[in-house]
Amino acid sequence: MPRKSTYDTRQLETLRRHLASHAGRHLTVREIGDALAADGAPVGRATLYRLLGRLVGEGCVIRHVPAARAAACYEFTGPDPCGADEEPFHCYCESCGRLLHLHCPSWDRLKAHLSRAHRFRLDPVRTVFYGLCADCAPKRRRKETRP
Amino acid sequence: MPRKSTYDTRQLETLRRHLASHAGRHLTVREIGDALAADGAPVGRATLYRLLGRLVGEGCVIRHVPAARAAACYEFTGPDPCGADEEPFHCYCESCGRLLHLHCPSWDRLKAHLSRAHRFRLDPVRTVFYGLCADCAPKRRRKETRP
DNA sequence: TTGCGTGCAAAGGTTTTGCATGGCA
DNA sequence: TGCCATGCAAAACCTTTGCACGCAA
Repeated sequence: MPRKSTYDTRQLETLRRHLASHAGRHLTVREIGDALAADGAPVGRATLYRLLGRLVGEGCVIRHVPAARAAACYEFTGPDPCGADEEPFHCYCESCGRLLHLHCPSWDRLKAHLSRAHRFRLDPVRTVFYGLCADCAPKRRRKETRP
Repeated sequence: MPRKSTYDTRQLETLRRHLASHAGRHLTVREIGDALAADGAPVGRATLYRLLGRLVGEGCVIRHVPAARAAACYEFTGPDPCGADEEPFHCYCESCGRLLHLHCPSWDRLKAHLSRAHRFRLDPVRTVFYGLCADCAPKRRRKETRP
């Protein structure tokens, strides 16, 4: 029996609206919780984790883990990210911690190449490029050294 | 004064040998610790973290964080990955959990493109492509469903 | 001998889980 | 009314840090 098994609760709707109004930004669970509480519609942290996990499973939210001990970042991508012709790819700056969204035709070509030549089906919403952004790259030409 | 500031300790040598003998595999800190203890050369977990962090900084070990609460995976790549003309890139299969090493000229072209067109300096040892490998892609055409 | 390296334990953070209660259908 | 969802608190987990001791140089 294909039970939907999801209720339309106030918390879910609140989270959906907040994510949609912040599309293109990556937010931590703490940031989301604080923002919702400030808006007068608080949602418990455990509930946020459960709802976000469900939305990730539905494919309309991506989860990005910047580092081991750091908090995961969630980002709204829309109800059907796979249908878009030109989706952005994500670049995470290891210096300032920003998550950049870049649009480029090379992205689609890379996915096609990986699929054809290497038989690897790339997951575009989970793959993140690590490196240094334009602002931080000039400052860190060499490996950081402890004084 | 360019002090080396690294002692050649038994723990460092033990870890280096273990990683080298398991090149191409990604190991968690717990797995490494258990294996070393079973071999009769135990190394404390805190020391493992410190040593691995140093090796990552030296560039001969990569660190990969598969998920939020999951343990980070470490993998030996060689003493000088940056010197090689054609370094491998890493593809993590979300289904079977294997970390594939692929060699491809497109990799260098992608790095050059990101640098020139987007001014993003890609970190090759930290970037991992997520997706499905050749073995798992045919089995998982659609999203997984909980029975 | 000097000072870094090590190990134990505790802290620090995020994420998950148990259980009683509340709200959707 | 039935059952899922919520929220609080506590647990579980990985990782880092403080401090005393040991060992390399």
